[in-house]
Amino acid sequence: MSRPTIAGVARAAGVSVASVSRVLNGLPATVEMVERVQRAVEQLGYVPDARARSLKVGRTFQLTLAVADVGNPVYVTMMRAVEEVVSAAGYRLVVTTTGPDVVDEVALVRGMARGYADGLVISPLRVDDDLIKSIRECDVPVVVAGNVPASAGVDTIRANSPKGMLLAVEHLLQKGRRRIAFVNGPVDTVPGAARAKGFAEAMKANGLRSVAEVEAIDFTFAAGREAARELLSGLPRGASGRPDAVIAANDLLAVGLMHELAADGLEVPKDVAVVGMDDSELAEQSFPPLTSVNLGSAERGRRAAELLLARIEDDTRTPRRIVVQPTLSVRRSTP
Amino acid sequence: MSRPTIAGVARAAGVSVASVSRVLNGLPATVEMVERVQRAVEQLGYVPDARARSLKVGRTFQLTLAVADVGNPVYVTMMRAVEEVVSAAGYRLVVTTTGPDVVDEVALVRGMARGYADGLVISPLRVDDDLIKSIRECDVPVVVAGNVPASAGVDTIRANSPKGMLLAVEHLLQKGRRRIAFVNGPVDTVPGAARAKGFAEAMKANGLRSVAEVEAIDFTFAAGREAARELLSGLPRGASGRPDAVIAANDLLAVGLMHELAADGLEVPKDVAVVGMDDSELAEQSFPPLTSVNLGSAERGRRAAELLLARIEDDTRTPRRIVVQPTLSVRRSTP
DNA sequence: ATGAAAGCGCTAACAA
DNA sequence: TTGTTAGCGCTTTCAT
Repeated sequence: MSRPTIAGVARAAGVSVASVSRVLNGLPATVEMVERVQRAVEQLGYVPDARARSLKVGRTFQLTLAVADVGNPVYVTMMRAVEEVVSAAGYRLVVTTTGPDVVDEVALVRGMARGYADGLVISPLRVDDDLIKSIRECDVPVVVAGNVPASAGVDTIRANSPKGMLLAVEHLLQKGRRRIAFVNGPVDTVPGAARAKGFAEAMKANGLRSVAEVEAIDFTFAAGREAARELLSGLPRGASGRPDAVIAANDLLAVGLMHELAADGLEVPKDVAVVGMDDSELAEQSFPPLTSVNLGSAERGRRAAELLLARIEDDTRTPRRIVVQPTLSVRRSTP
Repeated sequence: MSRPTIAGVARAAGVSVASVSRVLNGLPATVEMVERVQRAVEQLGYVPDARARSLKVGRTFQLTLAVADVGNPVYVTMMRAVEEVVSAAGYRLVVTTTGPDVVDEVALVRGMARGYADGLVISPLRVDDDLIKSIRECDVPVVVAGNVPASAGVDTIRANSPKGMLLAVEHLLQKGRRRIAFVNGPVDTVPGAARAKGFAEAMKANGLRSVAEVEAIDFTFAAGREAARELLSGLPRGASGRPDAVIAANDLLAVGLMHELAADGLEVPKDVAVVGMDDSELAEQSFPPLTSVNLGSAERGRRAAELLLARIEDDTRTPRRIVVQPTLSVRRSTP
């Protein structure tokens, strides 16, 4: 026996399909009607078809969150926050992974026009004109958790990387570290570019010059190790040429770095202090626990979800651009 | 201007909607027809509506993966593997989180009947009769990545925890550790129960008695720390009463444990060796890198996806129950 | 090869 | 309050 439809329920209950629909949607009906319908529903094990419903009402009550890499713990934090807001509003959240390529992001955004979901929160790693264009043309509301130009005319919610860098640099300075190196992710990404700029500014503002800078090929643990090896091998062996602190562009890179420091016989924080960014779960799980710049991923997730819900309600709102301020979570990787 | 429909394209191209549909689906048509349709599609920026299509053809070309906790790195591995298989087969993968409660799992499985996706891979933490019933009654194919009774009559693909435990215990034994303790997750979960049983058997098979056993309230880092505190506080302070090795039921618990060991001034692996389970990315990221039982999460993910695709093709196949064999990834947390 | 039309399962006018 | 009915956008017979 195949799945029962609303027509089957109507037949079983001896009422019209419209009445079944009404009862199911809580619209006014006599107690007797409600009872008959519910009995029939129960008996047949009827479950309304979401596709048919959404085809009719034009809404799926699903929202999509697209992230670049599920393995990056910063997205876990964000996901949790988005999930909370979204489910409280009666939506299901589905998560999809885009990978590091902008073409996949564009394909995803374009695909949203097919009606998979009522809205999208996307945290793009790389942004180009194609992506912005696809977002603008997207039939469903999109909010960007990241940095796109104001001219894109889209709701965005982003971190303040420069401010975060300042926090990191000044914390290190205050701890007496002045020979600071930097492990960034790819500078052709949005966060990579922002952090490069932020680092340069923060150093300059404090009259410092960086001891060394390397760029990992992506924001992963493995890339962090690789970059750290490059960093360490490029340095004179003597202690005087070495950095006494390293800032990493995210926690995964920082943890990768710490492994290489240990492999080189360097102790954290005694010989080298390390500061990560994102303040993800990994920061407290790492050993030693990692001092990390909290870029507000939970708040960004929460507010992105709120922005999306608001725009679904009212598509004429003028786009908002929210910036979340960073804080510093000090742990034992800095003295 | 609202989204163009197939009718709009037909009008613009001066052909019938049937012809548009045919061209879009690659069915035979004259070159001229194909050209006219494609021009109209291009011009209007037409994108077919997946909801309407799936209502008609009865398929969404979406598959769902449901996991209990996105913060558990074992699911990252599994997700990646599932994603690979599924997207190669032309499906989109959507990931949803159920949380630790079985009622949420049941709700999810029931909800699948609404037609959100063509199939489901679920890795349930807790299993009860309701869940099994909902899986059996589910209108779309479900494969369980985990352990449910054969009587459930459902495709399953599971790890061999007892064998994994044996690997762990014998490795420790071989390294000269005999005073072994165990940090498990909740025993009312499927993995928790399996690991408790496996640990008991493995110890018995080697003529060993466990020094101590604790049960964390869930499979998280925080719970691991908590459980480890309990473990350590229940032990005599003298070295002779202390375990010289601890096995943890997953990597998160193991890392939590290592933090508490360090807080107690105990060195890993010198004073205490630690073995985790899952061999997730966290195992290599932790410090020291964690020896971990590889329960084949990538392979389980891959084969679960394959099983699901096969069942979508042919729903009459007799259910398969695949067991993936474990291996041990030795790292520096054991001597 | 192409077009007309039925209908997937549901909701929302509109009528009664 | 309840029933009848027209679609939502698409695919797929069945004619032509």
